[in-house]
Amino acid sequence: MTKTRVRFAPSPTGFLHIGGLRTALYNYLFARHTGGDCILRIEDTDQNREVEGAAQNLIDTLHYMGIDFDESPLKPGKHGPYIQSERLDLYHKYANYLLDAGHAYYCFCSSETLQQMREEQQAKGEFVKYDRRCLNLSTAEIENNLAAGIPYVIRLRMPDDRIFAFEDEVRGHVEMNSFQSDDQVLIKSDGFPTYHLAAIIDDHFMKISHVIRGEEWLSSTPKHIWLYECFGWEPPIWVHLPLILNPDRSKLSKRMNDVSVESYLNKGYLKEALLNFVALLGWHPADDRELYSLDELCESFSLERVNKSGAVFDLTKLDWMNRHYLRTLPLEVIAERAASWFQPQDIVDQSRYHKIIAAARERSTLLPDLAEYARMFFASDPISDDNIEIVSSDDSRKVLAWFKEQIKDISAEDAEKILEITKTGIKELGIKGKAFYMPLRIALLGQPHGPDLPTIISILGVEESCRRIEHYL
RNA sequence: GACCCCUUCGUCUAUCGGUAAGGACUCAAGAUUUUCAUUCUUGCAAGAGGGGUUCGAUUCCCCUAGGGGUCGCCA
Repeated sequence: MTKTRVRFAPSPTGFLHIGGLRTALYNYLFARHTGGDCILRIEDTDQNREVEGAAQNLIDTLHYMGIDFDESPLKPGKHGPYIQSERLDLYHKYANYLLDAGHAYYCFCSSETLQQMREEQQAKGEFVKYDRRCLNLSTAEIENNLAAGIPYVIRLRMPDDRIFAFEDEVRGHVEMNSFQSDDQVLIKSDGFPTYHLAAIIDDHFMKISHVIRGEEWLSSTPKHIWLYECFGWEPPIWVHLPLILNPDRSKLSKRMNDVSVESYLNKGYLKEALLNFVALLGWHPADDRELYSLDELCESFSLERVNKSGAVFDLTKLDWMNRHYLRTLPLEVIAERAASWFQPQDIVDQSRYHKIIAAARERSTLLPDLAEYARMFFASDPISDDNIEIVSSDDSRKVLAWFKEQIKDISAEDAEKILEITKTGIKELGIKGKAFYMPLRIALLGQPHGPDLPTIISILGVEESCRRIEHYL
């Protein structure tokens, strides 16, 4: 079998979104799993929608996520260029071939004409498609129009009544009648190709073996197959992925959701969680395993286990996964990624900062939660009246005074000693554990919840601990 | 509207004709814990409907319904 080659081919019209990430990921996983190549191709054929800097942003985000390509605009291979706007000559060459072979024709209809035509068809309840009024233009007419500089497009001439059948790796046998397929525009009036022409030509010359893309492309596949036939090329294996859905089960969209990968990263989701989560949206291993690193995914992934039906993008499970990775990734990694949410002065003392992260990660979902949790160690937020009441009772003061005396000369790192002190404290003062810990926690942290005492003191240090206690004496 | 795709707990899913339909998230209850968080246990919760085929269907076929996608000089 020849080497598998797949591609992720986004158009630079905005940020990478969740659906794009999943498509890129599956392409990547399939390539890695089969020892093939994964290619990144930029499809910038729509001059109007192109967003400045979007291509670079896409590349950066993908790279950050750990999805790397064997060939890309930044890492050209033998089949470049990898940006479609740099391949215009190629598209024209093959458009001309189609024209000569009678598989394509010039169309001089203006957009107004087209719009009117569609409205009429719609009014009559007809299937809306190009009525081919330019199909039978004489050579002379075409020459004249061309000479007169009338804007034109080149359309593909679809067969009239033909069943296009193909085997889709995830959907199995699919059939569609060509009368549903419009005479697709191949070359636009600005001279740029449409997706349909450019992708087929590129996929062929880049030797793509599997086209792995979203289900929204399923219905245009007959056009693509026809194009392959016209050129006499071998089509790739088709793989149409189920869509990722909004909670209302419509196609995941910006309108309803935040869908850019960057926005999730900015909210403090970890790439490991995002990748793991998105991998499971449409693919599932044979067993019950749910936690996968990128490498493990590469090992386990297979097209056979890709699902057919769409999957709702559900934040609660993503949150759970993020909590998992927040707790299990190396501490230094979490500390580093969380740093931007902290005040610069708060992370100067790295050892202390790490202790704080260690305590906070057990109780957080997102990266910024870490900083929020850490406030108790830095800031002096106002204390609630209830808490002041608790901490200023006579009994509480007794605890505070006694405890301060006990710890003032010990090492903040001596957890065992601190534990021992608390035990004797409860015994000596003859009180319940709660009456012992509550006032201490309020005095030390400003509120009754938080890590265990040894951890608090280790973070605060003996001096600061005593100072905070004294405040309430 | 036409065509195509899809249909198991609220969500992600397992099941390759024979299961008490399993797991995970969420939620609830309980246990553990000085608090918070963790952890553990238990529980709630599903085969869209109707026909077939079969000794036996969630699984295969058909119909219906529902949902989605596509119908651009956007990808």
